[in-house]
Amino acid sequence: MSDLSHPTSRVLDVITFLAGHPTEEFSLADIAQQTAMSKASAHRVLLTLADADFLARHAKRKTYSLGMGLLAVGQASLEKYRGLDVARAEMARLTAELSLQCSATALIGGDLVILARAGMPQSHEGLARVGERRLMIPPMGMCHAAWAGASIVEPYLAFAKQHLKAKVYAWLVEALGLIRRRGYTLAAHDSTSRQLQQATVVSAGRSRDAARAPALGRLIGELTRNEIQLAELDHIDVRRVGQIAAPVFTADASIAFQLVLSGLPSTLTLKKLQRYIEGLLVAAAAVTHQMNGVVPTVRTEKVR
Amino acid sequence: MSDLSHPTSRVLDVITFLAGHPTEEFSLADIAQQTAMSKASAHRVLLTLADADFLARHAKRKTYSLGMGLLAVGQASLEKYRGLDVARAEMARLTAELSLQCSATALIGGDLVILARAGMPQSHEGLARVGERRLMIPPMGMCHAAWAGASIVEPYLAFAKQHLKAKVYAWLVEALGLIRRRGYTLAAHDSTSRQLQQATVVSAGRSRDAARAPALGRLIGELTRNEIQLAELDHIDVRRVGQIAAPVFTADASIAFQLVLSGLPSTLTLKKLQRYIEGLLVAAAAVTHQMNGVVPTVRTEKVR
DNA sequence: TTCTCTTGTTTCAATATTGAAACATGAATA
DNA sequence: TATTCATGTTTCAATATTGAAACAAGAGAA
Repeated sequence: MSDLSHPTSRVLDVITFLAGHPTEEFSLADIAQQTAMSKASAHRVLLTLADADFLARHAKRKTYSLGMGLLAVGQASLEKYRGLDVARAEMARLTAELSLQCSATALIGGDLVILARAGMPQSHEGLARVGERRLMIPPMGMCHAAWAGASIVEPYLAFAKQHLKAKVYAWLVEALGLIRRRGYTLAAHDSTSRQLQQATVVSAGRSRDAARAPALGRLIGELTRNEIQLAELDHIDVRRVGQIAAPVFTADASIAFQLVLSGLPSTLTLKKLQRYIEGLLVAAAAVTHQMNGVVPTVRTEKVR
Repeated sequence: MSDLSHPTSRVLDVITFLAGHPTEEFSLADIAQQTAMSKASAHRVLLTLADADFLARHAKRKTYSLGMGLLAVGQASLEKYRGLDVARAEMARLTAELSLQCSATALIGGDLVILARAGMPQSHEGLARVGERRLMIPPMGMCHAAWAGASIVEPYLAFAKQHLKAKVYAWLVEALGLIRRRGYTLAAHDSTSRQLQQATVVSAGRSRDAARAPALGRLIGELTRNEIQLAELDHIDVRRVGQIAAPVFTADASIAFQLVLSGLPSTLTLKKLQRYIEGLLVAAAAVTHQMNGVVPTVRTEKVR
């Protein structure tokens, strides 16, 4: 249960919390509460982080926000994960060309985290802030679930089974194979999935799903087949398509992140959709290639 | 002396060390040594960092490297420090246009850290890796020293006074005013400064300058006037110019980072140099503007 | 293969960190 | 201005973390 370092975790909690709100400043009290530490401990930890410029401390207001130290670490990380720069370029190209939204999402510490986004802020509330964390539960993260290992998929499915209607759950399981086969995700974005996307934003370091669990469970139970996944192109109503996602792979053939196209117009035609999908897949392939990534061979299906 | 959290510092040491070598992997033993922790502690800290995906742990080799968690934090930081994206674009433009090298360097936790670079890898050894940390001592960091507050400048000057020849030190002090007045840095890059640039790379978390201090002191003593700073354009031999740097400012009129142009050809003419300077200053101004930065009013000079 | 040596992992006494509560400070309100 | 309240900072007993050393597990050499 615990060969992990609690003091270390709390440092990461602080960083993670602030990274989830990159443009905001927080007081000691805020951060202490959000990360479930005592004011005294938070104080010392925050001073230490600020001392190293990992956080910026506003001398007057005594508020904390992301510091240049973390910026520097992030830029250094780009040297290792060069693909993300390429992805950002591809995303910019795609969204400019198609006037859609695109985001890159990775599975980090069990949560879905927005690594990058491109495209107009879109009419309704800025849906995806970079740094935002969402719970890895249906209907989010299907693209990750489809290509991730058992350690990811099993809890994902277990949770889904507990809350989804039996038929919808069965479809989810089947959909994972479908996604692997066709190489991308296709889902409707209706009322329930819309609400879920809002409701699953991870705010704190620890408090997490404790209080919201019941409401979440109810919402998930209302998910429809189409929100989980849409079937083959020639079997669906094209106008229902809400988002498309395609995976980017690392050198060890595991999924690095997904590229998600959203904000599809309700005037969508099959032809346009096919063009969007093609564009997304090309972009994802380009990024995978740039990362020396390897597309995994499709695992043996139950469909013999 | 210590209202700081030691456990927190060590976490940052680990991250900082790995960020200094973004593309490499290190064993537990390596990291334990570099950060001066016991294997037992390093073990727990590293497992915790890896558990949160802040580090990537190679399951077989049991090596650690930067993880996607830090990548995500870094991307989130870009939301706050938007200027860096602009800087990267400007740097790319500048270097493509002028076929030089350009890097962006910030003062972080007392060290000079490379945030970004652009331009050809240049003939000799890749001089500036993103993530690399250098000691903030002459002749490096003049641009930061010129615009930083007393808490930065005083130790900088104190150190310089201790090692520099008296005349060179006097020139350094004078140069800070000159730099503020003309708005940019101009320095020769000769034998000594070249060696110093190599020698001041911060490798570890703690070991730092302990062993190398005497050698460093000797080198610094050999610095020449021109390596510290070159005087007004019409008073110098243009071909001696080794690098130019200009500051980018934040909203509170403090320096955020500097843009450094280097790799100037020895065939440099005054006209070309003026064009380079102009280009660099325009880029820096553009970045400052994009960050809502404010150029500080030049402080009262001793020259009345 | 066997041996040697390095590295990763676990243990447990010694010790440094932690958090409740008291205190200090300053902002907002009356 | 005086008062209230929330926030940041410090203190010190209680406690969780730490690191030396022992152990386990491999990699490489003989």
